[in-house]
This record gives sequence, structure tokens and C-alpha cells, in this order.
Amino acid sequence: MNASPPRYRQLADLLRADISSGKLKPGDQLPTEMEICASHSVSRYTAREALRLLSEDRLIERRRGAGTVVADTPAPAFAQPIGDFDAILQYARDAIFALEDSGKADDEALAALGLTGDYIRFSGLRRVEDQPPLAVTTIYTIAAHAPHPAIVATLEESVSEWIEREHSVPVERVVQRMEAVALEAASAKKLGVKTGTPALRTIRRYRDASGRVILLSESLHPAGRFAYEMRLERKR
Amino acid sequence: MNASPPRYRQLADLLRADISSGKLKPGDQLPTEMEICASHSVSRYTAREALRLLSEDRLIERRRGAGTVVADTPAPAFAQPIGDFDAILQYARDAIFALEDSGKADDEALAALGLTGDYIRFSGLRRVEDQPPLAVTTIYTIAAHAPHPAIVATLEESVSEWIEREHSVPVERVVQRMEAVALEAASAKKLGVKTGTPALRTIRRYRDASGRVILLSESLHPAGRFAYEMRLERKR
DNA sequence: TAGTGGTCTAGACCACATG
DNA sequence: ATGTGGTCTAGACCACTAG
Repeated sequence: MNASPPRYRQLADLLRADISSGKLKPGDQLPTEMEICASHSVSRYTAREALRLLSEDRLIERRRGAGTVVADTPAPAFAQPIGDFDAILQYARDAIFALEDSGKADDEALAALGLTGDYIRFSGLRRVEDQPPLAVTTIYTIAAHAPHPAIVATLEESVSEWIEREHSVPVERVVQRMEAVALEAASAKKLGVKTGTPALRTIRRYRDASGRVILLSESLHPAGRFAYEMRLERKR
Repeated sequence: MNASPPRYRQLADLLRADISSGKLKPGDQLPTEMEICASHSVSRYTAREALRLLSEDRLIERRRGAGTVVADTPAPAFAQPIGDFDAILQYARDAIFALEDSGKADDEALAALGLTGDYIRFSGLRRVEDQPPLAVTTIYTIAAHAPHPAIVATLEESVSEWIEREHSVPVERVVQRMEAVALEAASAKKLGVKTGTPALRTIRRYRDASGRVILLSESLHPAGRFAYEMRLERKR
């Protein structure tokens, strides 16, 4: 005999059915937590757990003070178990960026990355204590919003977070690109490996609402020191 | 002024530090919820929210009655648990899998990939018309569910989709891992590049509900022919 | 059987969004 | 000013694991 699923899951399934049946369309308000408590005779905890499930599946979006609405993007077959945007910043928080050099970005390098305009370059190493460096990283920030090098050198957060906070320029979109390359001499030397060693090249472009590239980071992770892992769960 | 983060987040960060510093190693027991409540003077809700964060990051595993342990997957400090399922499948749809060889998988190869049991191996090339091959790909499928080679050779969908459909074995979880490697002679030859050429190595493990690996695919994309791109939008 | 994590209730205060 | 979701407390019972 199967035990019946917990109430918050049954409740989530009811709400989910309202969404997938079209009774609730993208943008529509869901009942508030208190309304759900009353209408289904459950405590707020149970209602919140149900809403959390839908939220993890990206079916709804919740905003304090504003309420809960059906998300625009309809349900994919697979859902991301955790918040994608914050997760991408995880690496920036865990591995410190040891600044080695900075200055105005030269036009040739910018052109190779598809950037035009004035950018400031910050070069350094990603590392964790007592370990060989994980990567050489170069960050280009739009000159108008660039922090002072002394600030970057002591930053606890990522540079993109600093810019968002200090200049109130929200990052709307991040595109990350990964490919294999051979390390050129300069990067290889900094990493303590031979020229030509394979490396995972990761480029992230952070754009604001107008599509302008606020920040671009390029990291070169030598073979064996870094692997990028992502996990996908099938949603129920 | 920055508001301080909620207590459950601070608590999660403390526990996270114990794990990434090595004070708690994979397999070690974490304090129980009640111990955390007592030692940090928080309610059980707060302790549980903290543990939930770590659990979502796959840093710990919790079992009713047994307790909480640090997850085996070591130092995922730099393995980012994020993903976009469409992005993963995009590649399988665009590039056909040209089967070249198949047979029983040998134990040595399986062991290197962390697999045990009977698997069938399918080896081939990923390509698009009139282009040099994008990758050498090897697929291992659990023997009990393996399709006949003749079926694989003409498959329009991915092998994992075939297995799901034919055997009603739903894939519950996919983990994809990417890193840089140097190509060994055999793969380099098939791709028409020199031995030692850098390549992006992509391994995907498809698991069913019980955690068993139904299918594993390994692809080697030589430098310059393939880039993996993912796009993240800010919510809220 | 004792102790764990999973579920659930009934309260409370707060930050924030909207009118 | 009102109401929302976010955080937090202090209880409770249950299903399950392990000694």
C-alpha cells in the first residue's frame, strides 16, 4: 500500500493542475497564502511548502508585498532544481580573485571579444588557499562603471555584484560560453603548466536591460584543475 | 547600509565553510537538527532552512532516521549545479550520431567512468552535413535496455529518449560534467587532428529514480569546432 | 526502543509593494 | 495604511533507521 503523499504535495498538484489546464494563465495572480490556508484548511507552512514546489519548478514567481503570479515561461520537461542566476555566481564567491594587473583595455583585445567602447581590464588568478591557481581570469568592465583597482583587490563579492550595487545597473542577462583551447605561453606560465596545455575557456557576458555588455569575464582553467558540473532533475 | 542576511543563511554559510575547509569530509555526520538548534540558539525551522540550502546545493544528503552526512561528490565548490535542459538537448538534436562501432563495454573503461555492471558500448562521431566531425562520442547503455545497433544507426532521437520510450524507464536526473583534456591518438585520428589537441570533454550520466546509471555519454570536442553556450535571464 | 528527519499547526514580527 | 510574502519561534505527531 502506498501512503498518501503529504498535504503540501497534494496542494501543489491541485495548483499545478490549474496552471497546466489553462485555468490560470501566465501573469495571473494566484491566491495569497492566507487565502490558500483558509480555502484548503491548512496551516501557512503547508501552503508555503506547496508554493515552494511550484516555485522551484519555475511555474510561479513570488514577490514580497506583490503576491504570486504564474510565470511567463510554461513548464519545461526538466526543471532546474535551484536558482540559475545565483548559482552562476557561486564560483565567483568561493574562489577569490587575486588581482595582478589592471589598466585600460586595448582595442585589439576588445575587438577579439566583440566589444566596442571604453573598458577597463583587470587581470588576475582565481585561487583557493594553498592550492595551485584554478584559472587565469581577465575581467573587462565598462569604463563608466569600473571600480578602482584597489577596490577590486579587496572585493568580497564578484565584480558584477559590486557594479550592480554601486551603480544600480542591474544585470539582466548572462551568456556563458565554454570551449577547449590550448594555453598560450603567458597564461601557461602563470598557471605553472606547459605552453599548449589544454584548458577550459569560459567567457561570460553580463548585459543590462538595453543589451549593453556591462562586464565580460574570461577564464582559462587548465586541464585537471576544474570541471564544470550541472545537474538536472525531472520534475514531477 | 546592507541589511544582514537571514539567520538561516548565515547558519548555512557556517556549515558550508566546515565542509569546504575539510573540517567535515564526505561521509561525515553533520550535527542533528536538534543539536544545531541548541548550539546556535535557533528554532528548528531556521536550522532546517539552513540545511535545505546545503541540500539544494547537493553538499549534504539527509535521510529520515539516519541523519545528515556530507555528500560524496567531493569539493563541488567548483562544480556549479545549474542547468538548462534545452541547452543540453540542443546539441543532440542538431548533430547526428554516426555509429561506427558497438559491442560489450570492457570493464576497464567502465571502471574509469565509475560504472559497474553490464553495459553496451556505441562509438561514433557527431557530425553535421559536409563538415568535419564535431566530436567523437561513446555511449554506454545498461545492457538490459540497450537497443540493437541497427536501431541506433538510424535513430532520429537521442538514445536516452529511445530507452525511455521503449522500456518505460524514466530518466530522473542528468548530471553533465565538462572539462578540458588532451586528445589521445585514437580520438585525434578520427577527428583529423593531432594527438594532444585540446578538447572539451562532456560526460552526461542519465539516472533513473533509483539512481542507477541508465546511460552514459562521453563526447570529445576538439578545440575550435564546438562551444557550449548557456543563457541565463534574471528573474523577478 | 531511542533518536532522526519529515510533516504540520498556530502563532508572531518584519520588509516591501501597491493603492 | 493595508496586505503581501519572508523570516522565525515553540510546540506536536509521524515514518523511518539503527543499535
